[in-house]
Amino acid sequence: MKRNTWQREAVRSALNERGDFISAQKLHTELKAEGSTIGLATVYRALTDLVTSDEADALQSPEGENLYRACSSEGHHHHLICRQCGHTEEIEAEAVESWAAQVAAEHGFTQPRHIVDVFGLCQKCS
Amino acid sequence: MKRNTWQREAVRSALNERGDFISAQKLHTELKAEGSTIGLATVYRALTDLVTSDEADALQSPEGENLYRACSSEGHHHHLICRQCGHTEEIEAEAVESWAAQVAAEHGFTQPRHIVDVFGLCQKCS
DNA sequence: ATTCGTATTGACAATCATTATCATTAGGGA
DNA sequence: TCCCTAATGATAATGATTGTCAATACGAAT
Repeated sequence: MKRNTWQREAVRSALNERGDFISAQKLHTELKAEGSTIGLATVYRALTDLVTSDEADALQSPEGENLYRACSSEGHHHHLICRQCGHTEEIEAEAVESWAAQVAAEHGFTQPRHIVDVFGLCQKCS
Repeated sequence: MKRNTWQREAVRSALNERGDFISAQKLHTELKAEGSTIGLATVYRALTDLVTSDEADALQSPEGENLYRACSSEGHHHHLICRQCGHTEEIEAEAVESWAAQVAAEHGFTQPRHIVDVFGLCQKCS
C-alpha cells in the first residue's frame, strides 16, 4: 500500500510551483536550501513514483541527466530548454508533428511517437 | 594536426563491421577479447572524434548510456527506431534542422542542440 | 634514415548521477 | 493506542564517463 508522506508532497508541490524541467540533484539542493531535511535518495524515489503515476514527465538532457517536470497533461507539445538554468519554454511544433508522421509512414513504421526537444542557452545564460 | 593511429582505425573498423549501435564499454570489451591492448579512455576519445567528424553517430539509450554506430550517410541526421526489435533507420530531417534553429533564435536561445528521434513499430513488428 | 616536437596513448584516479543497503522512523488500519 | 511494514535518510556502492600525467610514437623537418 502507498503511504502519504510530507516528503512526497514536498517534491510534488516543488515540481508544481516550478513548472520547468529540473534535475533530481537540483531539486534536492533547492529543498535543502529552503530548510527541508529531505534526503537525496528520497527525492529520487519520489520523482520515480510521480513518473510512474503519470503525475510527472521525465526526459533526458543531452548530458545524460534525467529531468523531471510536473505533468501539465494539456495535450502534446515540445520544449525549448536552457541547459544552464533549466528554464523551459513551450514551443509550437505543428510542422514537426506532420513531418514525423509522414517520415514514419514512408518507412513502413506504424504507431509513431517522437521525441523532439531543443536545448540551448537562454538569453540570461548566454 | 590529426595523427593516424592503429587504435583509431581499430575503433573505426569495429564500428563498421558491426553496423548496430554499441556502447563504448561493450566495444572496448570486445576489442580486448580479440587481443587488442587498446585502453578504455582511448575508445571513448576515438568514438568522440568519429562523431565529431560525422563518421559515426551517437544516441542515448533510455538507460542513459551513449551508444555509437558507424554512420552510413554523411552529415547530421536522425533516427527512426522500432521500439519492438530495435531496428534503426536513418532519416533526413532538413526541415527539422532549420525549424529547431529558427525556434531557438526566436526565443533568444543560443547554441541550440536538439533531440529528434521517432519511435514506432517497423513493418515486421506491426 | 635520424631527430625532435608534440599529439596520442593507457593505467588509474576522480567525477557525477543514480541505486542499493540497512537500521531507524512513522503512516494507517485494526 | 498498538503493530506491521512501507518509507526515510545517511552512506556505501555502482557504473559510465572524464581528467591526469608520464611514457610513447606519429610524421614533418633535417
